[in-house]
Amino acid sequence: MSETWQEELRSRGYRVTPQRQLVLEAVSVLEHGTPEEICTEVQRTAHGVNISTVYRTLELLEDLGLVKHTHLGHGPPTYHLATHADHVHLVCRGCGKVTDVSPRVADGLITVLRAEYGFETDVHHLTVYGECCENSPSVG
Amino acid sequence: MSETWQEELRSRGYRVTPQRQLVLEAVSVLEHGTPEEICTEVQRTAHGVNISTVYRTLELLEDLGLVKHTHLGHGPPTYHLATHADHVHLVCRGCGKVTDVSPRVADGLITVLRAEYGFETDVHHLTVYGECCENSPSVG
DNA sequence: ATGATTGCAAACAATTTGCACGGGA
DNA sequence: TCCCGTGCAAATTGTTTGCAATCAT
Repeated sequence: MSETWQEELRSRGYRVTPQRQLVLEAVSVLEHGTPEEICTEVQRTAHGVNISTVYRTLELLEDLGLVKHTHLGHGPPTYHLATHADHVHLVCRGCGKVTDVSPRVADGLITVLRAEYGFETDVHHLTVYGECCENSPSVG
Repeated sequence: MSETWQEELRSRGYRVTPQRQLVLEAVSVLEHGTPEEICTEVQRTAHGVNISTVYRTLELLEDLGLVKHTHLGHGPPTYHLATHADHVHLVCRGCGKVTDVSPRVADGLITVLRAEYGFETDVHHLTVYGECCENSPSVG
C-alpha cells in the first residue's frame, strides 16, 4: 500500500480526472450504491457526471481493485469500496434492508466448501437472503 | 401434497392453460433457466409462448410456490422447480460453472445468523461465488 | 501536442404494461 | 356467457457504444 490510487492510475497509463475522484468519493459516502445512486450523489456535490461515465469509471475502478460490486436483488448491482468490502450482506426480503455483518459468520461454510468441494469462496461477494427480525411488528 | 398444482390454481381462481403447463415443464427440463431460455425451450416443443407471458407465468408460479429464482450473476435470474430447490448454488468465477450442493453446507451459517442477528436465512436462494477446483489445470 | 476521457445521443437488452381478442370454467 | 389470460406492440429501465470536443500529462 505504498502507492496512492492516483499514482496507480498514472502508472497504468490512465489519467486522474475529477470525474474519477468524484465517483470514488460517492462510492465511499454511499457505502452501498447503484450506478444511478452514485450518479445522483455526485450531482449533489459537483456539477454532475454523466451516467455513462459513471459506468465506465466503476468498471475501471473495479478493474483496479478499488471498488467491488454485489447483486443485492432484482435491480442493478451495488458498489462499495474494496477496503470496506470485508463483510457479508444480509438482505431482508420483507423490508429490503441491507445489513453488513462480519465475514466470520461464513467461516463454517467456507471450510465445508473447501473440504468437500475444493471450492474457494469469495466471501466479499456473498449475499444472504432471508428475513430480518425487525421485520416483525414487535420491533419499532 | 394432496392437491395437484392444477387444482391449486383453480382453487385460487386462476385458470389452467397450456402456456402455464408448458412453462412449468420447461422450467423442469432446464433445471436452471432464464426467462429467455425458458421461452426458447417452450418453442422447441409447442407453437410458442410469448416472452411476456413467460414473465407473467413465472411470477405466478413463483407466487404459488411452484418455482423459485436465484441470481447467478450479472444477467437475468434463473428459475428452477421449488421441488428441485433444496440446494445451494456454487458459481465459479473462473469457468462460470454452476454446481448444486446440499443446503447442509449452510447449516452453520444459518445457526449463527439466527442466533446473532435474528435473521432467518432463505437457504434456497443462497448463491456462493468463488472458484471451483476444476478451474485449475490439474483437473481435466 | 497527443491521445485518453467525457458528454451526448442513439443503440441495446431485459422487463413491464395497455389493450383487444380468444379460450377456459 | 363471463372475464381471465394471451399476444402484440409500445413504454420503461438498466447498460453499452460511437463520435466529436475537451482536458490531463
